[in-house]
Amino acid sequence: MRVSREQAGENRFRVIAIAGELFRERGFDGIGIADLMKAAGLTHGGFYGQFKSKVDLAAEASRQALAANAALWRETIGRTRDKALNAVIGMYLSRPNLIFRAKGCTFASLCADAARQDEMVKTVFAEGIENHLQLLQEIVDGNGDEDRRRKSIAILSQMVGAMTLARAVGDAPLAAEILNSVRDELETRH
Amino acid sequence: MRVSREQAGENRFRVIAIAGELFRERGFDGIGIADLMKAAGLTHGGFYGQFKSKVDLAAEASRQALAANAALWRETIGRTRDKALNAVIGMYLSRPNLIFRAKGCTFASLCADAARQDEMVKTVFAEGIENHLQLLQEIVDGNGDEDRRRKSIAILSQMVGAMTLARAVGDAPLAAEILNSVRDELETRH
DNA sequence: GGAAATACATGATGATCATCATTTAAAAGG
DNA sequence: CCTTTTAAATGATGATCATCATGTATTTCC
Repeated sequence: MRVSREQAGENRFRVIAIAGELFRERGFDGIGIADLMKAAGLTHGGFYGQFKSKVDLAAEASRQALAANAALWRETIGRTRDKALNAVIGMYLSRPNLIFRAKGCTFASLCADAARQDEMVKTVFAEGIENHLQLLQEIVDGNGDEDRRRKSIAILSQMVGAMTLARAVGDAPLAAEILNSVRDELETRH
Repeated sequence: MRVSREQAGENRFRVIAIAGELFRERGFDGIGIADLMKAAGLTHGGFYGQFKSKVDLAAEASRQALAANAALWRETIGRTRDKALNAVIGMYLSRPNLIFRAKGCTFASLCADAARQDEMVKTVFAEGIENHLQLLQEIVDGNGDEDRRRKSIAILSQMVGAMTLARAVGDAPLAAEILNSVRDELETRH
C-alpha cells in the first residue's frame, strides 16, 4: 500500500508528535515501536522506512517537543509584555504541567532519559536549553548580557527542578507546596 | 543451595545497593532482573524469594539511594559547621555528581522515572524530599520556620534542576556552565 | 543427629522488544 | 497508459523481559 508524498509527510510528522507525547509520558524505554506506530494509526512495519532507529526518533521527537514548549513560552511572553517573567513562571509551575506530562515540560520528563542516550539526543537537549535560555534572557533584568544569562540559567534550573521533584511525588499536597513555594520565591526575587 | 540467615541478609542488602546504582545509571527500565542479580553475584532465580516484584525493589533501592545521598549531605554539614550551605551546594554541583550518576543524586537520576511508577515509589521519593528539606532547613537562614522551609524548597529545586539539565547535555561546556552559574548565583544570594 | 525449613540455582513461561525481509498496492514519472 | 518507485502492511527474527515452578543443598531447629 502506497500513499501520496504529502500524506507520507503528514504521517511522519504525526509519528514524531505522538512519540513526543508518549516518550514524555512513559520515557524512552516505556513505549515500543509497535505501540507507538499503532497510536499514530499505522503498523510497525513502516517505521524503518521513515527512521534510522528508535534513537533517531527519540532525537526527532525530543526536538519537536522542546520546540513546542518553547513556542508556548514565546506565546506567553508575547501576550504579557511587561509582566512576562511572572507569566512564564506561573504558566510553567502549574497543575496542568504537573499532571499532563505528555504535553508538559520535556526537560522535566526526559532530561534523565537523555543523559542515558547517545550524543545525538544530548545535542538536541543542549539546543533546547539554549533556546529556552534565550527566551528568558529577554525578559529578566540584570547588569549586562553575562548577568542576564547567569540569572536565566538559575531561573530555568529552579523551574525545571521544582517540576521534576513535584512530579516524583504525584498529585499530592507536597507537590503543590513545591510549585507554590518556588513560584512565590521567584516572584519576590524578581 | 542454602545460605546462612546472616549471609542471606547481606545478599539482600547487596542486591538493593547494586540496584540503587544501576537504576540511577540506566533508569528503572534500563536494567533487567537477570542482569541485576548477576551484578550482585547471584542468579535471577532467587529474586522473587527476596522481593515481591521489580517495583518493590525499585522502592527499596530508591529508599536506600536517597538515604545515602542524605547521609553525604549530613556528613558535609557536620564537617563545615558555619559555611555548611555553601559546602553542600559546592559538593552537589560538582563534576563527580554530573558524571558518576550511579553514585550521584537520586533525584536528578530517577524523579522522572518515579513519576511513572506506582504510589509506593512516589511515597519513597516524597519521604526523601522531606528528609533533604529538613537538612537544608537547619542551615539556611530566614524569618521563622515557614520562611526557611520555603527557601529550602527553592534551593533544593534549583540544585536538582541544575544537575538534571547539566546531565542531559553530558560532559560538555554547557553542562559546566550550568553548574557554575547556579553555584555562583546561589552563593551570592545567601 | 535427624527433620524441617529455606536461600539460591536451574530452567521454562509467554510477552514484548528493536530490527529487518518480503509483499502489496498505489502514487509518480515518463 | 505503462513502468518505476515507494509507503506502509505482513510477518519473522532472535534477544530480552518479568515472573514463576521446581530442584538442591545447607542451615536451623528440635
